[in-house]
Amino acid sequence: MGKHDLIADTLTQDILRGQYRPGERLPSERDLAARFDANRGAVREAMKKLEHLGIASVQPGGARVVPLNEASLDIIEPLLDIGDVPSRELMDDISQVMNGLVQVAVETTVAQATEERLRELRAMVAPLYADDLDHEQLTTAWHTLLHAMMTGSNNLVCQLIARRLFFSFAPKMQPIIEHVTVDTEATREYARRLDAALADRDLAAVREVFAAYAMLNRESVTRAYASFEAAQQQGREMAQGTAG
Amino acid sequence: MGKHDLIADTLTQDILRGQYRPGERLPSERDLAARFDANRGAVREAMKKLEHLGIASVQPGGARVVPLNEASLDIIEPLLDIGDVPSRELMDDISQVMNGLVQVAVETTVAQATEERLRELRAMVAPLYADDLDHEQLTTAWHTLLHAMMTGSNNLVCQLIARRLFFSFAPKMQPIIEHVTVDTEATREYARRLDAALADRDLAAVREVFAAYAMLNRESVTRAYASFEAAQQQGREMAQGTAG
DNA sequence: CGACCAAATTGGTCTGACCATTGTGGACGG
DNA sequence: CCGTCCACAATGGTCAGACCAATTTGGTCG
Repeated sequence: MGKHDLIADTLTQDILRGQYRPGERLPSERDLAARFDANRGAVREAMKKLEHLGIASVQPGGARVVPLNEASLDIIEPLLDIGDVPSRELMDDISQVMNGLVQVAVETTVAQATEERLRELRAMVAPLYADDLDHEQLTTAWHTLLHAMMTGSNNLVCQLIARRLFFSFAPKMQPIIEHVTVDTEATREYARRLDAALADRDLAAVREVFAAYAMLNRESVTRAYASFEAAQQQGREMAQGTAG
Repeated sequence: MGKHDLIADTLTQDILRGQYRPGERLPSERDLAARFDANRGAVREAMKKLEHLGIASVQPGGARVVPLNEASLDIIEPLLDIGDVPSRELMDDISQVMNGLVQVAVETTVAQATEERLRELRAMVAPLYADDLDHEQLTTAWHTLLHAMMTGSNNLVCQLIARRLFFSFAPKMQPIIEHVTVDTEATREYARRLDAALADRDLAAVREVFAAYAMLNRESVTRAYASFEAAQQQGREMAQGTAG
């Protein structure tokens, strides 16, 4: 990892943690170079990254911190890195937006799909209400279906955002995912309803199923968070017991 | 404008116009520096920008073009710059995503709003069904309402995307906007329905109104595009007549 | 007290060099 | 003749130092 990455990450975390208020001036490039024992060029590259993340505005005279609500979407990734585990609220925000984007994609996909394409989609739904799938297989099957809906929509903006969000938050969810318990019965029920809705090309019903699935997902993630925090708390108590 | 901006914009347009295929190698930094009669540092900054836009992957050994569907959301802005006027399809994609985000924001805003906040929102709707507003005032009133819905949702992701998209495409729509004709009567009707829906805290009705408004908007933009293209065609013919 | 000016500070750019990694072509051995 | 391997060339990555232009800052003068 280059030195500029280290500098950029450090400053990003400093800003996101609120150590600099919006509008406040950051230290000069030369000062930062001295502090990080780096070349000024490295600091400069780091500042460029802050600028593209939309959290700093660098001009002759000094670089200033920009309010978070003017940042780029790419700020989400470092924002998820704060704390041991991604913030519950941010996760919820992402989930809701993802759900909204799925709704957008589903609308045009189902509306534009040829009969053959519709059959293909139903073929992707079929395994979802099979009996011999475990949680992981169910999840990946849903993901491929969602991916098909996204690409089928031909909505570039939708795809770009969804992809970015997914690859930002999916990896960081690992510690939470291990605590997720899936209601396979409900999932299968939704899959059956989705198949029927696709067969009828019933747009409203399709959207309803995806909304319901998103809700189900949200609930399971909520439980997973609770479970994770409980396990973490238990871990701390055991560590205390060992220490004392 | 710095030299690196020129280089970055040129290369970005080249890539987006398809002059380099995904996976293909870009010229080396030294070659580009010679071609643009610039310092290698300038070229380097430009390459950094391409990388953050997600359209190039630069590694030791050479920089390669990345498929468009892996790009950052920020690619939308240069993408809108292709052609005399933003692409109709891209505009539609953006509109649909914006509508989806509004739906997401409206849901949580209305659900979480206190009674007082609800009154404030209705107060923002009130001018929309007044009689003495022209088109521009109507549009800005809608914008402030949408903005209030966005901020009221407290969904950071939603706000970031919406803001980014809005400030990317709004300025470039200027030539089209001049051809927009608004159905003020329908707008007022929607505003009245929205007020009633807010009064009842009827979430489904509120969403319906915003969806209907988005549809209305889409239609008016479609008409505006047709009008713009007709005017452009006429302009070309007159120029030919002058030349011939 | 305010306006104005000069010096210091800051970011912006350029030059030139060296290093680590990668790509490439030729030599070698099968 | 073909595949393997290795050395060399090319490329991006980093660094150092210098100078320029714009901004900031502080003092000075009216």
